[in-house]
Amino acid sequence: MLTDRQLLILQILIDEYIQNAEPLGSRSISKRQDISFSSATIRNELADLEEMGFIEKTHSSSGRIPSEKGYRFYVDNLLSPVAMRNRDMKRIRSLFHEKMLELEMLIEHSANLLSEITNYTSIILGPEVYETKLKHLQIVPISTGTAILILITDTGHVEKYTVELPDGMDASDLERTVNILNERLKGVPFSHLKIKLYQEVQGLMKTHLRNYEKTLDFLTRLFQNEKSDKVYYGGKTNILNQPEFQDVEKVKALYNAIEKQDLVYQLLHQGTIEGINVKIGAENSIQEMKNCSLITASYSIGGQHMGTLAILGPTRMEYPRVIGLLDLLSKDLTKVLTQRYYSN
Amino acid sequence: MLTDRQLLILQILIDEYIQNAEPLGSRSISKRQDISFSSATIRNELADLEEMGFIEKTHSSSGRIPSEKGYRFYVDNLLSPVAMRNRDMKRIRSLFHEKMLELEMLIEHSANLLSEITNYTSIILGPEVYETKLKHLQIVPISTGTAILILITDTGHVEKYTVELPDGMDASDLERTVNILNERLKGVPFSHLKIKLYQEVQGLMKTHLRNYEKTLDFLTRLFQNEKSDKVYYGGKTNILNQPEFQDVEKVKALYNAIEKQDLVYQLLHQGTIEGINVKIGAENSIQEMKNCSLITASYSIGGQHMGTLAILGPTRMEYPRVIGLLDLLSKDLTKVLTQRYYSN
DNA sequence: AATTAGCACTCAAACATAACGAGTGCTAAC
DNA sequence: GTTAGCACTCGTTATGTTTGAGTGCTAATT
Repeated sequence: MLTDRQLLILQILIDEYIQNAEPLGSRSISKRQDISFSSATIRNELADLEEMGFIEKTHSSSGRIPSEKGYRFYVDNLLSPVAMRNRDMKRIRSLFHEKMLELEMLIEHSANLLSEITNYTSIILGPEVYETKLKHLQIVPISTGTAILILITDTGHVEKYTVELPDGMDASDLERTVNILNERLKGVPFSHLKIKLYQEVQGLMKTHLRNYEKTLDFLTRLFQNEKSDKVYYGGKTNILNQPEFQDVEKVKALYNAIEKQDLVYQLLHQGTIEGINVKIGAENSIQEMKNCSLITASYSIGGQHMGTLAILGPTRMEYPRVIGLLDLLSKDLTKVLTQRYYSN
Repeated sequence: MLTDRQLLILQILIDEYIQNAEPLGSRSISKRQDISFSSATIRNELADLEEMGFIEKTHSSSGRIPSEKGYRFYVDNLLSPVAMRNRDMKRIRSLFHEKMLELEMLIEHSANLLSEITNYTSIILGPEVYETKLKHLQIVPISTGTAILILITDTGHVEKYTVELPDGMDASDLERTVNILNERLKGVPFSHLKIKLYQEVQGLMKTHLRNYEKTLDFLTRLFQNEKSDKVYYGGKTNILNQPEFQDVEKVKALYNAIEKQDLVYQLLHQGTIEGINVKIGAENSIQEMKNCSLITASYSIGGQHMGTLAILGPTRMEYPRVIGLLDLLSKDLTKVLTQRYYSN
C-alpha cells in the first residue's frame, strides 16, 4: 500500500510534529540527514500521503500535520519502542519500595508519578471492589433507625453505607444478623454477596430472627447497589502546558468533561481489554476529548481485572514513550498487588 | 473623611465595575439618573478618590477601576445587603428537605449548590473530625501483622487507618484490646482520645494484656495522627468564565494552588472566626490568589466549630450577594446539623 | 520513468500606519 | 463650587504592506 519512502516520510513527519507541534514542510524534511531526496520529491510524496488521508494541511499553503488516520497508522504500524529513561525507571521501582500500607495510597502515588513522568494528565480507575472478597462486616447503629454498614475487603478496602434500619429491628436482632452474616459471607466476593445471601443466609435467619423477611429484603437492597470505583487523577493542570490548549474555551470544555467522574469511569471501563489500548481523537466516546488521545492499560490481581491506568494528552502525544511507560507500570503493579493480596 | 458625593461615586463605580468588568469613565457616571453633576465634576472627584488610593487607572487615559483598598472600603462601609433571589432561597431550602443520610453527601451537595448559585468556585472544609465523639471502634486483621483500624463517630463519619500490629499480638489480644477500648472510649471526643487512653484504659490493659506496653505505645502513635479534614470543591471550572482568567498562564497558577489541599486547608482554617470573613486580593496568604477574593463563613454543631464554607472568585466579586448567601447557608447548615447530631 | 530545478502562487504572521473614541487633566468662564 | 471647553493620551480597530515558508505544476534532467 505505502512505499518504503512514504513510510519513512510519514514516520519523520509525525515524530517531528509530536516534538514541535508545528506543521512540517517539504524543505525541512529534505534537509534531514536521513533523507536524500529533493524537496520537490518530498512534495509529491506529501501530496500522495495527503490524498490517502494520513496527513493534512492547516491552510492551503501550509506544511502538513498528521491526521487522526495518520496517528492511527503510526500507532499501529510505525511505533518503534523507545527505551525508558533511566531515572524514570528508578522512580517507578522506588514507588514499590516505599512501604505503603494502603492500596489507595499506592494508587494515588502512581497517578502522580505517571503525570510527572509524562507531563500529561493521568487517570486511574481504582481497584475494582466488585471482585474482592469480604473480610469483615459490621453494622453500627448511629441513631434510632439509622446505622452504618461497613464492609472490609481482603485488599484492606473499607466500604461504608449509611442505612435506615427496618422498623422493629432492635439491638439484639442487629447483633444476631451481623453474626450470621459474618459467619456465612466471609471470603465471598462482592459480586456473589447477593446470591450467597439467599443460598446460605436465608435459612439461618428464618430460624433466628423475628422479622426475617424485612431484614432479608433490607440486605438485598443493600447488596444491590454497586458502587462505582474511585477515579484518581494526577497532573490535571499539565493539560495547560500543551500549546493546543492555550484557548480557555477548549480548556473549559475538557475540564468540564473530566470532572464528570461517571463519564470518565465509563470511558476507561470500556478498555478492560488486556494490554495497551489507544484511543485517538474522535475515537473517544466523549465529545470534548476530540482533540485528545487516551492511552489505557489495565492491571489485575491474580488474573482478575482490577482497574485501569490511563494517560490523557493531546492527539499529538508521545505515543511510544507513554505506551512503554504504561506497559511497564501496569505489569509491575499487577505483580506487586498479586504478590501482596493473592497469596492469602 | 470622604464626602457624601465621593461615597456615592465610589459606590457606583464599584457596583458597575463588578457588573461589567470594564473601567468606568466620568461621562458614563455623569449620565446616570442618580447623578446630577457634570462629567467635569466627576472627573475632579475621581482624581481625588484616586489620590486617596481607592481607585486606579489601567493606563493614563483610561477610566477607573477599584483598587484593593477600594474593595476593602466597599466591603467594610458601602455594603448594602441585597435581597436573595427567590429561586436561590428555594434551592437552599430543598437541599435540607432532601433526605440525605450521609453528612459527607450533604456537604458535597452544598458545595455544588454554592457554585451553581454564585457562578464562582466553592470550597468547603469538611466536618471537623477532631471534635466529634467516638461511637464505635473496630480492628480487623487483614493479613499477618497488618490490620485496619476503624473509628466511627457520632456524626456517622468513618475514619480508617491501615496499621501494622505490634509483633507478638495475636487474635485474642486484639479482641481484648478492642473490647477494652470500646468499653472505655465510647462517647469520647477525638481530641481527648489520647488523654483518655492513659486515664482510663492503661490500667485495664495492664491487667488484661500480656505485652501491654507495646500495645499502648502502638495506640498512642495511632491517636496521634490528626487527619486533616476533607476539602470539597464545587464548580472549579467556573473560574474560567471570568474575563480576568482568559489567560491560560493565570489559570494554571491558580489551579496549581487550589490543587494543593493542605495549603487550601490552612487558608480556610485561619478563618475560624465567627461570621463572615472577606479576604481581598493580596490579603490572601496564597500568592497565586492575588487576583482573587475569598469569602468564608463557618458552620458548627451545638456551638462547636465544625467547618468552613468559602467562595473563591475574582476580586471583582459580587460581594453583597455572596455574603448574603454564605450567611444564610452557614446558619441553616448549623441549625440542621445541630438538630440532627447534637440531641443524641 | 523517476527525480529535480524553477517558478508562480497562496496565505498566515509580522509590521506599519492611520483613524477613532473614550477617557484624562487643566484652564477659564459661569 | 461647578461646568464648558480643549488639548492631549493611549488602547483599539481597521487597513494595507511586506515577508517567508510553504504549496502545485511544468519542464528539464538523470
